[in-house]
Amino acid sequence: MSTINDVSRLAGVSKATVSRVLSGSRGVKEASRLAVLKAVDELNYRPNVIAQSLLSQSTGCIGVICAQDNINQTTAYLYALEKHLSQSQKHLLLRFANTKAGVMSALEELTCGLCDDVLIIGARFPLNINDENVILVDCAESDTPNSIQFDHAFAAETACNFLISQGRRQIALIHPDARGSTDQVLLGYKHALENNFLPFNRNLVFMDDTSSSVALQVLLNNATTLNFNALLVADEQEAQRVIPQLQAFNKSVPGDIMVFSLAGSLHLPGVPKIPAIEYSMDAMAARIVAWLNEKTQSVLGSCVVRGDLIIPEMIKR
Amino acid sequence: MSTINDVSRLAGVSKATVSRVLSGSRGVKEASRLAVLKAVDELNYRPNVIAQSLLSQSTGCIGVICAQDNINQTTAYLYALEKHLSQSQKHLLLRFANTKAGVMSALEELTCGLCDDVLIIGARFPLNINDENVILVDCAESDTPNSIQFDHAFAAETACNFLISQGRRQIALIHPDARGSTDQVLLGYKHALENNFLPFNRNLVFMDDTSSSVALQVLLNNATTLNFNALLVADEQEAQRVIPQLQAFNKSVPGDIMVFSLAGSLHLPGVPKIPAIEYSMDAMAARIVAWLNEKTQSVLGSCVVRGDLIIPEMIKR
DNA sequence: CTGTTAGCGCATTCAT
DNA sequence: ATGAATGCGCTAACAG
Repeated sequence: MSTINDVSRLAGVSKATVSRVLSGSRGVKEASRLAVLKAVDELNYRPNVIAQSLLSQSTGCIGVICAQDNINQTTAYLYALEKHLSQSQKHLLLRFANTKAGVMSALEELTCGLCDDVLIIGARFPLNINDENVILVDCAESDTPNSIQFDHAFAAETACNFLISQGRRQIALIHPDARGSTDQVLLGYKHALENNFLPFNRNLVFMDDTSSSVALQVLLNNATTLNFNALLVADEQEAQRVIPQLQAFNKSVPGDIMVFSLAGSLHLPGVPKIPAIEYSMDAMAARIVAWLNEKTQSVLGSCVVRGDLIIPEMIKR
Repeated sequence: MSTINDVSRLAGVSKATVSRVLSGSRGVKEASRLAVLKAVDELNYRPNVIAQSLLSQSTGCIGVICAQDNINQTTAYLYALEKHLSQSQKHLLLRFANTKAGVMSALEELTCGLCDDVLIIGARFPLNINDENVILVDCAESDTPNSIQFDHAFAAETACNFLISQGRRQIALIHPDARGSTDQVLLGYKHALENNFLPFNRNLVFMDDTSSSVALQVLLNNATTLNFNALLVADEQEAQRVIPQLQAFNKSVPGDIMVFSLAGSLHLPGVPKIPAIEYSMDAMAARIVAWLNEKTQSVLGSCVVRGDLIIPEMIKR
C-alpha cells in the first residue's frame, strides 16, 4: 500500500499539499491539485484510516455486543443497525456474549481505542456499567444513564385491550422472570383488566422461572375451570413453542385460544401468523445512530420505545 | 484515557520500560516492574490498540461482507465466525450488501488499513476480485484464488441417493438459476440417477429463473402423469415456501411427497422438519480462521466443503 | 537493566 | 499557495 509520501514525491509537492487536496482542497493551485490527483490515481492511493484515527482520536467504529438468547431477533437488529451506521460512515464491530463476564471482557477489548462507542443489546443480566460511551439497548438494567428500553407495560396493556376487543376476556399470561421486564408486563396486564372491569385471576398468570412448557401444562390441566381463551407470551419464540403444544391438546389456534406475542412474530412461510407487538428495528437503529452522531451536543438520556400492534390478515374483521 | 506517558511519569520510569513490562516483561528490574504495574492499575491504563496497529501495520480486524439474501443462514455464519475470530483475538467488522456495487464499495471502505482481511459471503453475482486478502465464501464465482465453495454436486447426489433409498424414485428438482450452483446440482442429480439406473426426466427439473412457486404449479398440474414423490429444493427457505403449497393441493409431506433441502433446514419449533444437507457453520468458521492465522506461511488455495446429511427422527426407520 | 531516539501515516499548525 | 515541523500513542533499535 502506497503512503502519502509516495504521492507527494510522485506529484512533486509536499505531504501537506497532498493532504489538503484530499480533504477539501481549498487554497491549492489548480496545477498542483491535478498533479496530486494524477499521482493518487496512478498509485491507487487511499489514506490510511488507522493513521487518521490515531490523529483524530476516533475510529468510526461502533462495537455491538449481542447478549440476546433469541438469535432471530438479533439478525433484524444487526441488519437495521448496519444499514444506518454505514450511512453515517461508521463501522459495526460485532460481538456475541451470553454472560456478564463475557460482555465485560468483550467491552474491555473494544474500548482500548478501537471503538468510539459500544452498544450492548438484550442483556438479561444486570451489568453495572457507567460509561459515557456505552449504550444499553433492551437490557435488563435501567440504572445506566444511556439506555433504550422497550415499553413492556404499554405492550401488555395494548395486547390485553386488543384481545378483550376480540371477545377474549380470559387472558392467560406466561412470562418467565428471566426476561427482566416481568414487573412491567404485569403492570400493563393488570391495568388493562382494571380498565375493562375484569377481575384479576392469579391462576392465569405464570411469571416465575418454571419453563413455559410446564406453565402451559398447568393451564391445560385446569382448563375446564379456568376456561381461558387467550394466551400472552413473551416473544415469537415462545409462541411457536406453545402453539404446537396447544394443538396437541386439541385446542385450535386462534379458534379456541388466541396466542399473542409481546415481542415480534415470525414472518416465515409455513409458520402460523399470530397477533403481536412488534418493535421497528429500523426506527430503533435510526434513533441510536442519531444519538451516536449528535453525542457531542446533546447529552444522552434514557429513552423508551413503544411497539406497534400487528394483526395478521386472517384475524382482522 | 491515560497514555503511556502518564504511566511512565507516575511510575518514574521511561516509556520504553512501561512498554517492556506490558508486553512480556523480560529484563526488567522487579522494583520498576511493580512500579509500572501499580501505575497502570491506578490510572486504569490500557495500551491504545490504534497506535499499536499503526506500528504493526495490522489491526486484527476482519471484514465480513454478507451478500446472502437468506438472512437466517447469515446469523448462523456470523455466530460461528465471531466465536472463532474472538478466540484468535480478532475482530469481526460486519457489512451487508446485496449488489456488486454495494460489495465493492464496502470492500473499499474496509481495506484502507482498517481490516487485515475481508470475507465475502454468499454473493450470487460474479465479482472479479483478485486480492490476496479477500476470501470468497460460498460465492458464485470461483476464479478467485482464495475461495471456499460448497460441494453442491455432492449434496445433490447424496440427496437423490437418500431419497431413492427411501423408495422415492420420481424426484423433482426446483433450483432457480440465480443461486449460481445450478450446474453442479444438476450434475449430482444426474449422476445419482445414472448410478441407480433411473431415467432422467426433463419435465421434473426446473432450473430457470421462473419462481419456485410457478415451477411447483407446473409440477402439480402434471402430477398425474409425472407422479413425482420427492422434491429437491435449494434451501430451507424454499422448502418452507413449497410445503404449504403442496399441502394446499392435498399432498401430504412427507407422505405423498418428501421435500429435501439442499442447504440447511430450520430448527424451529412449529416448523416441519425435513431431511436436508447441512453445512456445519462451526467447522467452516474454524477452517476460515485457521487460514487467516496461518496466512503468512501457507498460501491460501481454493477449498471445497461437503455438507452433512441430516434426517429428522420421524423419517428414520 | 533502562533511557533516548526514531518512525509508523497522517493532518495541522506556523512560517514563508 | 505551499513546505517544514510537530505530534497523535506506541514499540523497536540503539546506547549507555
